[in-house]
Amino acid sequence: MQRVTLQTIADRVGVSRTTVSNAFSRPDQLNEELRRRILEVAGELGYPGPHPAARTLRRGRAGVIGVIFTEELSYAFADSYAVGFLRGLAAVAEQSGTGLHLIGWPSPDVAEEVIADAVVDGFCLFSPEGHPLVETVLRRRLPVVTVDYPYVEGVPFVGIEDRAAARAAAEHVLGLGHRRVAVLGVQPAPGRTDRDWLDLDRPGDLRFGAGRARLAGYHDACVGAGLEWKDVVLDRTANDRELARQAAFRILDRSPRPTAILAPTDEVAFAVLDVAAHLGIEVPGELSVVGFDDVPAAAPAGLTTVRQPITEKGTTAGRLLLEPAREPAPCVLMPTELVVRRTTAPPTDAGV
Amino acid sequence: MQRVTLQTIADRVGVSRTTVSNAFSRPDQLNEELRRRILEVAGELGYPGPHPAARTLRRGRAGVIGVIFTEELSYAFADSYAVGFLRGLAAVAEQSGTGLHLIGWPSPDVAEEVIADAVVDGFCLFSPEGHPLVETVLRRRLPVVTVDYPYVEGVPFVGIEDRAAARAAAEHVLGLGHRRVAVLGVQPAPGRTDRDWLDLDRPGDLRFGAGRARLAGYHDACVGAGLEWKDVVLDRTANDRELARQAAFRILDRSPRPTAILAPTDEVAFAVLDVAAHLGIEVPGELSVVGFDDVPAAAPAGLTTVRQPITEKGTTAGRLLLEPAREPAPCVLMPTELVVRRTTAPPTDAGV
DNA sequence: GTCCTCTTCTTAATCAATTCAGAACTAAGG
DNA sequence: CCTTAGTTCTGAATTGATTAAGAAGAGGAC
Repeated sequence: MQRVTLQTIADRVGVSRTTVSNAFSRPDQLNEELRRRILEVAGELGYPGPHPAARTLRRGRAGVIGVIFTEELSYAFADSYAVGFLRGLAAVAEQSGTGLHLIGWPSPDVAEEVIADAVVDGFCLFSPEGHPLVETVLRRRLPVVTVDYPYVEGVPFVGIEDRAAARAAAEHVLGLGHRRVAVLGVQPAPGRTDRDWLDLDRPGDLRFGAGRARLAGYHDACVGAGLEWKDVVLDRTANDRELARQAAFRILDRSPRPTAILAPTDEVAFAVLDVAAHLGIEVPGELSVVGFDDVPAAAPAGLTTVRQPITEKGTTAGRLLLEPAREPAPCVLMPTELVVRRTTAPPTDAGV
Repeated sequence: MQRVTLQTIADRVGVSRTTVSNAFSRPDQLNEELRRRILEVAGELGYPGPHPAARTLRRGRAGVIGVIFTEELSYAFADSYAVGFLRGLAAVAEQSGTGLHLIGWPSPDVAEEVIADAVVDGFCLFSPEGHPLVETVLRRRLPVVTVDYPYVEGVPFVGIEDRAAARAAAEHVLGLGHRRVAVLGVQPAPGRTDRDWLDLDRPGDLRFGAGRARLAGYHDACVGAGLEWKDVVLDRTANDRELARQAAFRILDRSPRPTAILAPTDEVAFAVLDVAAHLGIEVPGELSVVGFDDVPAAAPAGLTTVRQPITEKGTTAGRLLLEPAREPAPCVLMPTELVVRRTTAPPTDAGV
């Protein structure tokens, strides 16, 4: 059986292809009676409607934006921060009838192909740790907005001042009197490890991702408070509950034990709280913990953390993408705020 | 400036359009040296690569599947159950380089248009409460799998036995000795309310959504345990934390207060726990609570609930969609299991 | 020299629509 | 009766690629 197209229907009804097209897309362009007959025949023949790819090709608009992650999609959906961002993005996209095409990161070459083949009107690059495929994305010559990292000259950007925000978090803890402080860095996803990543000789700036920038902020605060950076306990983990647990265990197993831990994300902070509970360490009595992000689960858990406007980041990114491009490319830095809850307190063991 | 297409490059290099196409899509079909020259010229001209819509049109394959929700996307991302499902679906989709096109439900007509215009190879209908646009989706004549509801003859299906699972949950509570039981029904999203929805004369079967089916299961257990259904406290809510809180408050405000509440989703159960804590009602001392789904937050909260394999539902749906269609259309009912944790106990107030 | 095969490239058809300019017809105004 | 405007429909060009079939030339075997 031949495929049913506009032409099939046109032949059957005895009108031109154009008229059938109009019956579907521009009802005002033809007689109501004829239109009814056309739609009726279309129904009889089981016509699936105008072919979306053909339509997109001719119209030059897909009605979809691509959202590109640095991780596997399945991983992104497990991350409250990513999901919260999507929530905001989806909200504005939906209002204009725009769909979301989610693109994950199973492997570099698959991702490259998927990006090249995506039928979209623009891309949102969501990557807390920088994105290796920026080149591939820019080559498509579509509107792009990057979120968090990397900042690319001339490309609209949405992010926060990670370094300053992290510094504020650390200063809060140091201000409470803590001196035995541990810092957890979140490193790029497995397989993309940068060996020099923890080397702070290079300042953590926009190019190195949120993990590095926050680390640099902790560094600023510690040095500012008169601590030697080398005396600060330093460990790294990925933004994964299980790996973070292992790192937390390494830190809490030390002697003397740190009295405060600065976690680069709430997810990592939750892992620290887990392990502390498991080891019978009282929070905040024996241990202060600070997170970062203020994901929805942070408030019920009483976690002291840095709030960033997660959903608003999504709505802002969506607007930058859907609204006509502005010159120069906007670079939006959203506000952050330290939220003090019940996981931080002055150290009880006041000595060094 | 004219748009750069394959033809532009072909003219510039002095070869045919076909050869340029091959340079991008089938490197083995032409001389390596010529290919390098073509790609070089493409780079100079800023060619964005073969046009995805044109490619899709000709090839007849998009490499994307559409996932259709019954709610706004922004709402779906707030729902752990939906996100868990997506996680599973994304996992199998990614393996075959397939993208996900997420389609929400801002309004009926927008959704209809988006479905008609989606450049996809198939649809996954994710709808715990039935889906009003099944017709629109089927009209596209693409592979479809429905998840949870509705079950459509001849269309692959993934779901659970809601009614039986809910019955098991209720029997657990009744078995503990509870007699003053309250039941919460989750109703379709606002604006799609069915007035007769709570009328149990019509059995809650596959056509009426998970909310109805679970309600029917609670009903079965109560009647089976010798309770009069009219003595069971019945209220309804949506699957939304705030609305569920209001419903919980209505129930817990009654006198005599129920000693057990059966919640149709974990989200609703959390709201009940919240309100109970707020009112100083001890769980499980004064009140037993059972949820449904076993979302990730259920275990840390100690919530007794019905576990359904959320992520596995996603992977199963993905496979049914991506693998060649089977005859007859598979209808997969996944196993459920009652998980007893710390929110259920025998009633202390043993009287009626 | 002829035949055959390989590699490399081209020609022309095809995918399924949208859109612009214009034709045919009707009705109203002068 | 002629002009003008409005409605309804058609023809042809256009969107940007892929693909099957075939042509041209080189090289090897006999």
